[in-house]
Amino acid sequence: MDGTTGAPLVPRTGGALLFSTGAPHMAETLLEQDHAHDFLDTMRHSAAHIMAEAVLSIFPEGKVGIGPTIDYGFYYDFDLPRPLTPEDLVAIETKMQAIVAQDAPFSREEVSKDEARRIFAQQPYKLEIIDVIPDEQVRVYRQSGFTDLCRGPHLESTGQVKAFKLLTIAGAYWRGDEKRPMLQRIYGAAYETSEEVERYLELLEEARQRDHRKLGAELGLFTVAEEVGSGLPLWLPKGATIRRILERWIVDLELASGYQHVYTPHIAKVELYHRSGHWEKFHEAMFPVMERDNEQFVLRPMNCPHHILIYKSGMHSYRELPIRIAELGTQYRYEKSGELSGLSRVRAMTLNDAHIFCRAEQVKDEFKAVVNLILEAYKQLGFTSYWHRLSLHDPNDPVKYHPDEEMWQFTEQVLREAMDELGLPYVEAPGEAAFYGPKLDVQVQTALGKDETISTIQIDNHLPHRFDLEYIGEDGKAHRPTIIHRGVLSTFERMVAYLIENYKGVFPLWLAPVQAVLIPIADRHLEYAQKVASQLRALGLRVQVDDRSERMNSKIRDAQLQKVPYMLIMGDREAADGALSVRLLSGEEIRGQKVGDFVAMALEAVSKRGEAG
RNA sequence: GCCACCGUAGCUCAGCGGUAGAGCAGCUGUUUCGUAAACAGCUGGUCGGGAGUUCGAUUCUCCCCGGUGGCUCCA
Repeated sequence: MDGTTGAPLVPRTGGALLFSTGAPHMAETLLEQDHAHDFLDTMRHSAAHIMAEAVLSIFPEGKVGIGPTIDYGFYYDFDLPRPLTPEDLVAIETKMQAIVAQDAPFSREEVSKDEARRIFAQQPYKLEIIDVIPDEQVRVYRQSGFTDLCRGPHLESTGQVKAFKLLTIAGAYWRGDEKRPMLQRIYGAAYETSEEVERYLELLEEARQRDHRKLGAELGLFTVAEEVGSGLPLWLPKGATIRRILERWIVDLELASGYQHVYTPHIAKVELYHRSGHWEKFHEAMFPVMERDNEQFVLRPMNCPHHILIYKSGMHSYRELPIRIAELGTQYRYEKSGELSGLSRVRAMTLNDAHIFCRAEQVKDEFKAVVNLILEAYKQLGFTSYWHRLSLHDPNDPVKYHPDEEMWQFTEQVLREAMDELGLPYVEAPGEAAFYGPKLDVQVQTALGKDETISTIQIDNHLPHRFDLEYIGEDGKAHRPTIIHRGVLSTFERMVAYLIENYKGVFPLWLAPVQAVLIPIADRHLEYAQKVASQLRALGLRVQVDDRSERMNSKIRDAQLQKVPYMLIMGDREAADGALSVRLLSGEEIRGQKVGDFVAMALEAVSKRGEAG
C-alpha cells in the first residue's frame, strides 16, 4: 500500500502572503518603539544622507529634495543636470561605501531660520521646507562632505551604517504635486546585516513569482491584447470560470441578504453625469463623449446614477426602506496610462456594486449589515490578512471635500460608533474620504506589498440631494433618503488579481478552473478515464482528461505546473476496480480509491470553499 | 499623464553595423509507460511600428506604440 493514513486528501491553497499585512499607521500610534526599530530607522535615515553626499560628489551642482526612511530602507530625491543611469547607481553605491569606510561623525546643530537660509542658499527645495517649518529654530546635520536640513536623529558616524543596496531610480514630483518639477528618486534597501538585505531581495523575487500578471499568463487566466487596448483585459476560459463562480456565489449571498439585483446599460447620456456632478469633477477620467443625432453619450464611469434612477422610477414609502439595489455593474474609466496594471488597475471593470437607499436612522444598522456581509464573504474566501481603514475628510482641504462640516462630523461619528459596536479595529485616515462622505475601506496588500482597497462602504447625502430623491415618511411628508454605496468583492478584475496572488495560483477547490485532471497511464485506459470523467462532470466537477500520448510523469508535471488540485491517475488496477489514484499538488496520494469515495471527498472540499478545514 | 528603463519565435532568453539562434511550447512519426520533462524530425521571426544616418540597420539616431518600476490619480 501507499502508507497513507486513510484520511481524506483535501487540497490546500497557496501559502500566506509574504509581506505582513497590517495597518501601517498602527506601529506609529502604538508608541512602543523598541530600541532595535529605532536603530534601524536611524541607520536608514543616515544612509539616505550618505547617499545624498555621494550623489552631490558626482553632481556638485545637484539640488536635493527630501530623503525619508521607508519600511525596507530609504530614498532621496534629487534635481540633477541629467537623468541617472543604472551605471550611476553603481558609482553612487561605491562612493557610499567609501563614505562609510571613512567613519565620519554626524554632527547636529540648532540654527535660526535665517541662518539656515544662508546655509542652504544654493538649495531651493530646502529653502522651501524652511519656510513651511513652524518653529523658529531648525536643525542641521553635517557629516563629512554633506549638510542637510533634518530633524534627525542620526547615527554617531557614517561607519555605523551596516548594510545597504541601491535598488531603483524613479521619478517623483516635488512634494507629491504633479504641477511641480519631477525629481529623480533613488530607492535603497538598508538593514543591520547584509544577510537581511539579501533576504529582502529574495523576498522581492518571491513576490515577483506570485505576481498575478505572471501567474495569470502561465495559468491561462487572462490576457491583454495591444490591439484591444491597454487596461482592457480579456478573460480566458479558465479565468472566466473563476469569475463566473464568484459572480454566482456573491449574487446568491446578496439575494439572501435582502438585495435586489438589476441590469442597467453601460452607457448613458452625458447629462446624467452633469446632474450627478461627476462630469465636472471627473470628466478627464471618463472616456470621451459619443455623439449621434444631437445626443451625447458616455460610457458610464460608475453605476450609481443608473441605480438612483431605478429608485426614482416610483414613489417610496418609509415602510419600503431600506431598498438595496445591486448589480454586477460594468463601468469604464480612462485611467492614466501609467496607472494601469494587469487586472488590478484597468479601464473596463465590473463591480460587485450596490446602492442602499435608507432613512438616516437606518444608516448605522445598514452599514453594520454590510460590514457583516463583507466579513462573511471574506470568511468563505479564507481571507485572513486585511485591515479596516475609516476614510475621513480632511477639514483643511475644502476643495477636495463637500463643504458641509456638520454632515461630516455626524456621519463620521456614526461610522466610528458602528465599528465600535461591531468590535472591529480600524485605522482612521483623514484625507481618504470620498468627495461626498466618509467611507470604510477594507485594505489588503498585493504580492508586491502595495496597499489596495477591496471592499468599500460609502455614506452619501450628496447625490440624494442632487437627484432630489425622496420617500414619504410617517408624517406624510417627503424626506430625503441617504445612499450607502458599497462594493464587497471590489471589481472582479481586482478581486481575481488579488485571489491569484493570495493563493499563489493554487485556488481552493471551489474556484479552481480545472478541479481534476484524469491521467490515463496508457492509451488502453483512456476509455475508462472518459467514463469516469463524464460521471464526475455529471456531479458538477470540472475535470479534464489528459488524453495526450505522453508518459504519465509528463502529464503529472503539466498538471502540477497548472496547479490542478487533483490528479486522478488510472491504469490497469484502477480500471479493474472502478477506482482511481488521487494525487495532490503536495505529492500526497491515495491509491486505489473508489470513484464514489473520491466524489464524496471532493464535493465536501468544494462545499467548504476557502474556509480552513 | 510625468520620470527612468525595457521590447528578438506562443514563452524564457542569446546575438549584434554584413542580413537571426537555443531551450520549452506547437506539428508529424515512433513509444504505451505507475506519481514532476520518452525519442527523432519538422514548422515557426517584415528582431514592437515608422522615419533617418549608412554601400548595408535587429544593432546607431529621432518619433510613435506597448510593457515594467516609481510619481500623480482612484467618484
